[in-house]
Amino acid sequence: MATLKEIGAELGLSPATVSRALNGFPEVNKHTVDRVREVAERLGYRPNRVAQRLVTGRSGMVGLIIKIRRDMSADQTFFEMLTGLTAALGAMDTDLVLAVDQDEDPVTPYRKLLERDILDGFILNAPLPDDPRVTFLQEKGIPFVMHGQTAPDVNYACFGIDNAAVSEDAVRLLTSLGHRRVALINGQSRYAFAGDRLRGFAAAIAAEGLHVPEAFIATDAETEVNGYTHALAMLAGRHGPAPTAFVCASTLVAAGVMRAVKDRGLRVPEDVSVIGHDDALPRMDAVGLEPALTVTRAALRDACVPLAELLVTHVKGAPAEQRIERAELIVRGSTGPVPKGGETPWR
Amino acid sequence: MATLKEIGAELGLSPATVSRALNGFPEVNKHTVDRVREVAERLGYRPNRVAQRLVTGRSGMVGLIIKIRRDMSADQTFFEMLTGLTAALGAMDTDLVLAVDQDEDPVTPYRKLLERDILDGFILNAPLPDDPRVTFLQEKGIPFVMHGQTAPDVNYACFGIDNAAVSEDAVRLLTSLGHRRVALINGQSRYAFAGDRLRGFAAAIAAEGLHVPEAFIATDAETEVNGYTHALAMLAGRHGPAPTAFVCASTLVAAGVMRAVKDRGLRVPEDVSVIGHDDALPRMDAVGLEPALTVTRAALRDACVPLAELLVTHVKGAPAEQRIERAELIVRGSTGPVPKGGETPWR
DNA sequence: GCAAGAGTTCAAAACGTTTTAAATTCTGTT
DNA sequence: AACAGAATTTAAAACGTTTTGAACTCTTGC
Repeated sequence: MATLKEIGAELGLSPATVSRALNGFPEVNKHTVDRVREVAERLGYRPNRVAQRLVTGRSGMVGLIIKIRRDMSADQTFFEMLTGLTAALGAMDTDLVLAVDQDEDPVTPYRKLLERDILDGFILNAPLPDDPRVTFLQEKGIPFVMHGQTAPDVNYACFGIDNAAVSEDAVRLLTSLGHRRVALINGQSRYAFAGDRLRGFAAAIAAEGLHVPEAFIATDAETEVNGYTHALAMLAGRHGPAPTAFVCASTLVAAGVMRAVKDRGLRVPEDVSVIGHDDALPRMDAVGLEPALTVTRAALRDACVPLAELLVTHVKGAPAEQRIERAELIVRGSTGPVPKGGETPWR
Repeated sequence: MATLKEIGAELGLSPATVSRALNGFPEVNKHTVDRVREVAERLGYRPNRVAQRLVTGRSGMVGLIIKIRRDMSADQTFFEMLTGLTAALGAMDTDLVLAVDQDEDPVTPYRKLLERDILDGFILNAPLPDDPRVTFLQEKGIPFVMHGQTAPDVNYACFGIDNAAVSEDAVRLLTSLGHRRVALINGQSRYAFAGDRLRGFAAAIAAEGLHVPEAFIATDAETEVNGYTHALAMLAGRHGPAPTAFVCASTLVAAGVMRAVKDRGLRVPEDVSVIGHDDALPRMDAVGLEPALTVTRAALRDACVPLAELLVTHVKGAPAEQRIERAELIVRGSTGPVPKGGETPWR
C-alpha cells in the first residue's frame, strides 16, 4: 500500500506537500496538485486511517447501541435505520460500531463502550422524556446526536420531525372536512414522541374550540391489534357518541382501526375517516391499504443522512445543531367529509 | 488520559519498560511490574488503541455483514449472534463493524468494506454450498471465520456443529425405538447445513437397511407453517403409509409438525414421534412444547466465543483452524416406541 | 579483581499521517 | 538591483505505542 512518502519520493516532494495536495489545501500549486493526484491514483494510494486517527485524535467510529427486548423480537425500525446509517456514515468515512444493550440500566452499555476508548460519539434513538443517556453523555462531554428529541427545546444535536405538528396537521385536515369528534390512538407514553403528538393534538383540538373526552384518547404500543381493539371500544359508543375520525400513531395502528371500522359495518371514509403517520417502512405500506391511507409522512430512512452529518460535524467541533423538519401531509382515500349527522361535537 | 510516558516519568522509567511491564513481558523485574501496575491503575491508564494499531498494523476490528431480506424481516438468529459476538469480541479487545448487504451480488459488500481498509477480518455466516464469499476472501488473503462450513472438508477457519451427525443421532434414536418409517423435514437446500443434514439422514437410514421415499423428505424454509403443511401432507398417506416419526430442521418446524399430528387426531409420542434441532433461541423453547420436544441441541450463542477466538488468533497469525463439535442429544417426551402396527418399513 | 553471564532497563526507530514554523522561490515594485 | 510580500515547499515535531539492539547493573565463579 502506497504511502505519502512514496508518492513524494516519486515526484521529489515532501510528504507534507503531498498530504496538503491530496487534502485540497489552497496554498499548494495547481500543477503540483495534478501531478500528485495522478501518482496517487496510479499507485492506488489510500490514506492509512489509523495514522490519520492517531494524529487527529479522532477514531472515525461512532457507536450505536441497540436495545433488545427480552423476547429478542427485532424490529423493522432497527434494520431500516441500520441500513441507512451504515451507508450514510460510510460516505463520511465513519464506521459504525455496534453493541447490544441487555441491561436494565440504560447507561451501562454506553459506559462500557466508552471505556474501550475508541468512539468519537454516539447515535441515540427512541428518546424518553427524561432520558438518562442524555444526562450521562452530556456530563462526560461525549458528542452524540439524537434521533428525535426528549423535549421541545434541547441543547444537544438532534434530528427529527415536529411531532406536535404531525398531530396538528392531521387534526386540521379533519376539522377542515367538518369533523368534530376526532379520536387519537397514540403511541406508548414512555416515549417522548407520544407526548409531543398528544400535545399537538390537544392544541389543535383546543384551537378549533373542540373537546375530546379521555375515553377517546388511547395510549398504547403501536400494533395492529391495539389499533383494532381501541377503535372497536371507541366505536361502541359506551362513553359517548362514536368518533367520526381517528388520528393514528402509525400505519400499522391505522390498519387495525380500519379493520375495526369495517367490522362495525361502517365504511372508510364515508362513515369514518382515518389518518395515520407513515415512517415509510417497507412492510407497512400505507398505499396498500383499502382505501389508501391518508398520512403524515416522514421516511425513517431519510433521517439517516442528516443524523450522520450532524454527528460527524459535531465530533469535528461544530456546535450541536437541532434540526426538526415538518412531516409531509399526503391526502389519500381514507379521509373524507364528516358524515351527515356526525357534526355534533363532544360536549 | 494517561500515557506510557507519563507513567514512566512518575517512576523514572522509560516508556519501553512500562509497556513491557503492562504487557507481561518476562524480562521485567517483578517489583517494577508492581509499581508500574499501581501507577497505571491510579492514573486510570488505558492504552491508546489507535497508537497500538498503527504500530502493530492491525486495526482490532472485524466486520460482519448482515443480509437483509427484501421485506426487512429481521431474524432472531441475527440478534442472538449479534449479542454474543459483540460480547465475545469485546473480551478480546476487538470491535465489530457492521454493514448491511442489500445487494444481489454477495461479495460487493465485502469488497466495499475492505476498500475502507480498516478491517482485520470477517465473520461469515449462513454458508452456501459453493460460497462465493469464501473464494473472494481467500483470493484476497483476508482472514475470516465461517460459522458452519461450506463442505465437509475445508481449509479455512470455521466453527460449527457436525450437521450430518445431527441427523444421524436423530435417526439412530428413532430406529432404536423401533421406528422404521422416519420422515425428514429439512431446511432450504441452498444452505450448506441442509445438505449435511440430508447426507447424515440418508447415511443413517441406509445403515439401518431402510429406505425413505422422496415424498417423505421435505426441503423448505424453517417456519412453523411449513412444518405444519408438510407434516399434514405426509400424514395424509397419499404417497404411502404415514411416517411414525419426524426429524425436523428446527424447534419451530417441530412445533408445526406436532400441531399437524394433533390436528390429524394423533398423539405425540404414542402415535408419532417428533424430534427437532434446537438452536436455543429465546423465543423457540423446545421445553415449552407439549409434550416437551426431544432435540439435538447446540446453542447458537455458544458459537460466539469460539468464533471470536478463532478469528482473532487467525488474524494474529495462527493457522486457520476448523472446529466442529457434536450437538447434544436431549431425549424428552416427544419421542417414544414405535406404535403397534407401525413397524413395517417403506418398501 | 575480573570475566562471563544473567537480569534489567533504555534510547531510538518505526508506524503514516497532520500541522507548525521556517525556509525557499517567485513576482512585482521601487 | 534591491526589497517586500506573496506563493509554495520543506523539515521537523507530534500523536502513543511496540520493538530492536544496545547498554547498564548485578551475580557468580575463578
